[in-house]
Amino acid sequence: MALNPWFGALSKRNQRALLVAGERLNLRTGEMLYRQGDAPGGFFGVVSGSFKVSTLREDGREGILAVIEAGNWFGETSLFDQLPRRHDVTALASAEVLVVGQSAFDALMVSSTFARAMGTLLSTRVRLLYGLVEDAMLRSIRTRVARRLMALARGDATLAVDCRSVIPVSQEQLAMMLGVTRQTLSKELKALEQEGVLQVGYCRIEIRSLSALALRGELS
Amino acid sequence: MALNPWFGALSKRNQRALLVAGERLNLRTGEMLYRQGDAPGGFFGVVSGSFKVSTLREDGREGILAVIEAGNWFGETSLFDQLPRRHDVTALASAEVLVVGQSAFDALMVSSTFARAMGTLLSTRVRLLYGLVEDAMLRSIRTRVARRLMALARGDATLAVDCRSVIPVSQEQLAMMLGVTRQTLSKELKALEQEGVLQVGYCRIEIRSLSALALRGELS
DNA sequence: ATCTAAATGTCAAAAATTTTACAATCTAGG
DNA sequence: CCTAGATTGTAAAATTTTTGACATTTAGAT
Repeated sequence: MALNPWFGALSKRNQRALLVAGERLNLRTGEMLYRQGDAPGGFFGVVSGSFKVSTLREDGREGILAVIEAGNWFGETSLFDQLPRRHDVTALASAEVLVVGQSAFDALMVSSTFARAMGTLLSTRVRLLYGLVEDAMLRSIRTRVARRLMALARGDATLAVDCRSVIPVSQEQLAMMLGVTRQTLSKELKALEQEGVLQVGYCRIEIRSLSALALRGELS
Repeated sequence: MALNPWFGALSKRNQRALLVAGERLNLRTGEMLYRQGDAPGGFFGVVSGSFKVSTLREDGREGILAVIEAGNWFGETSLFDQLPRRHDVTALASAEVLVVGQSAFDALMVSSTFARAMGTLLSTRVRLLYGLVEDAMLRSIRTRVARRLMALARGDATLAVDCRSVIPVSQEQLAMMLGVTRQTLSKELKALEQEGVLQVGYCRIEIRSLSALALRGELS
């Protein structure tokens, strides 16, 4: 938890306040934390496990918008604007979260250092989302694959510097994150494998050369 | 300015503080307020005129991410995270903006009501961006055209209820906002015109039936 | 060790989108 | 009024992506 850059940058006082305000909640794999349309209320910190943020397409298929790993905090938007949840959030593995309710959150927001920190959290989210919009709107699929793999390697929502080299994800899931079909993604992965950038396995993608991947995520 | 929902919801005290803190700045058509890579600093309120938020594609073409009209406030992200500007912002017509600098902004943020309002502003931005991501990732072009026209009709960033029925935009620009070619967009517009939803003119699109358009923006 | 459901590989046809190209139309400005 | 530049209409070819359809491989359970 303390490894998360945002949480780590909070004052000790605010850190403690958040941890004290949060109620622990356990979820099993596949269990949903909330769904599209649910009433607002709840700022969440992932203690262990991970979640996917997804939405249903009109054609019934699922689009995965983000993967949230341990250490990250999310769900604040509804606490500010009181509007219903926009997405489904589902545990990808058995998980534990801290739940900070609306009233506890409001109490914390009286502290101007905490309020400022929330502004920072929201700002990083805005930047991430702009990145996603640009990716989807105006980058080639090859570039998007590279960028998404980089994001997954460093734990998506976090902006941590450390990087895992093996990403445990099925091609089906990765395709959902990119909004393309599995076949199209497969072709791109094969090409990247041919170039020695990746090593594709069963439910797992290994990054052989992070620099080469980064290069491919920048241009074209 | 007071017509903007966010600004209107601020306390009179905060409204006045913002207006006092802002320096006036005038821009001519086509002049840039800031560019990608610029140093942070500056929260902006549009007094008159309008701006486009854009980014350069690798192929040299331009992608328009948003249009900001009079009454809206923007640019806060860089003030929170101190990171460089991510986009280009250009005046679409001769415009006047209020510029609130970093130090003035920091002073305002001490007020917890103001800080909370900033959280709300960021939250609406997050929601809008999620909408854009979903549009680009998993909706058909027809649906996206309908949704974008609705957004333009109500002034994009604002969430105002009132609606203009004539949107002064060229097909080229609208195509840039959607990340498709003009020819593809043209086909969709023609189809919507055929169905009596729109009336397409020279640099102008008129909405004939808002309800029909809304319907088309919901499904498929 | 074997079985089974999930995941991946591959291909061809169909559909959608971009590219390329040029004609027609509109509007502001001289 | 009339021209130049910008905008729109249109269409065929090229490219990309999706659809649909199977065969094959893998990991985990029995």
